[in-house]
Order: sequence, then structure tokens, then C-alpha cells
Amino acid sequence: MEGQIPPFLFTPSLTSSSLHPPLDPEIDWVSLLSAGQAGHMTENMLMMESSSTVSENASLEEKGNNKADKRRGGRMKRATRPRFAFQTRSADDILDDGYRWRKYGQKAVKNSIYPRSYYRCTHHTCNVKKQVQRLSKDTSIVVTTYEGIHNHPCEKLMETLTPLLKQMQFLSRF
DNA sequence: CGTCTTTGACCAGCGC
DNA sequence: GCGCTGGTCAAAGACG
Repeated sequence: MEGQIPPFLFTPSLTSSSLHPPLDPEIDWVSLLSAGQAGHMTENMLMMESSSTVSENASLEEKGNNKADKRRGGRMKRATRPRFAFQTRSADDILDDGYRWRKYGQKAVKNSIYPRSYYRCTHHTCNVKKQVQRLSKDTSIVVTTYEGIHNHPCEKLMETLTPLLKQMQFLSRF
């Protein structure tokens, strides 16, 4: 499934001031996005698991009518959706990736003093989830795991880009 | 009033 | 089969 790169990886709005607190501006997204080239980033980004059947899963999710056996807590088989996990050094658990997320759960996990938080993308048609957990080993590191791929544009990205695009269109008339 | 978070309960997978 | 654990639901409350 090469070439399936989640849109969030290309979110310029990550540079917004809300990304990280002023005291701890250590999320190095530039390095993050070019992981593999940046030497010091060896551990900051890791591919957890990826699926070979993204579209298949997407269509399954869209049908979403298997609710009969999908009662609460029903863990649908092992996720075959693409998952991307990476670590960020931040005092803030929530990093602003430009999408809107709704928290739907929090669990204490084994071998960690910090709870894991579960978020879902608030876009109606989008079923992307993410888990956020702080490392108990190194409390300054937050592990974020994305599951699925957004099927809609990033709101903040569009907000940022729209005026720019308009300006470019205007300028290109000359 | 709409949106989001909190939180306890529920449920399924997995190891023993 | 049983207990542990992780993932999700949904009611209630908080907040703007």
C-alpha cells in the first residue's frame, strides 16, 4: 500500500501557535515529516502497522450497518486499517493537527502510569481515530497513534489556504 | 443550546 | 472457562 500517506502529514497548520505551548516548542514537525533523513529523529516516528486494504475498510465502515453485532464495546476484529504512530516531545497531550477530534474514552493502561485517551474525528463521514498516551518512561514524550485516513480536507488547512489561494488567483491575472 | 469531556459500564479478544 | 485488558458506548455534566 505504498503511497498511502495520511493527509495529516501534510498539514501546514501544524505551525500554528496552538500546536505547542510557548515554553516547550519542541515538536519538530519538519524533522518529523522528513523522518529517516533527520538523524536525531530515529525514534520519534515509527510506523506501527499498516493495511493493504484501505479502500476495502473504508467501504466497510461507510456501510456501517453491521450494528446488529456491533454492540457497545464490540471490538471489531483486529483492525486492518492503516495505523501510524509517532512520538512527540511535548508538554501538551493534545497536538493540534488541524482536524477536529472528539474524545470518546480514556483508559488506564498496563505498564503506564498515564491513561490512554481515545479520540475520533468529528467529521460525519470520517472514521479516523487516534489514541494519545504519554510515556511513563519519559514523561515528556507523547505517543499518538492514528488509525485510518481522513476522507475530507483538513479544516484548518483550508482556512489557511483559502485566502492565500484567492490572493494567488488575483495576482495571477497580471 | 450545541458541542465536547468525563467516567463507569459493557463487551470481546487473548492468554492461561 | 475464567480473568485480565483494551476499546467503545452513552449518560451526565461542564463550558462557551
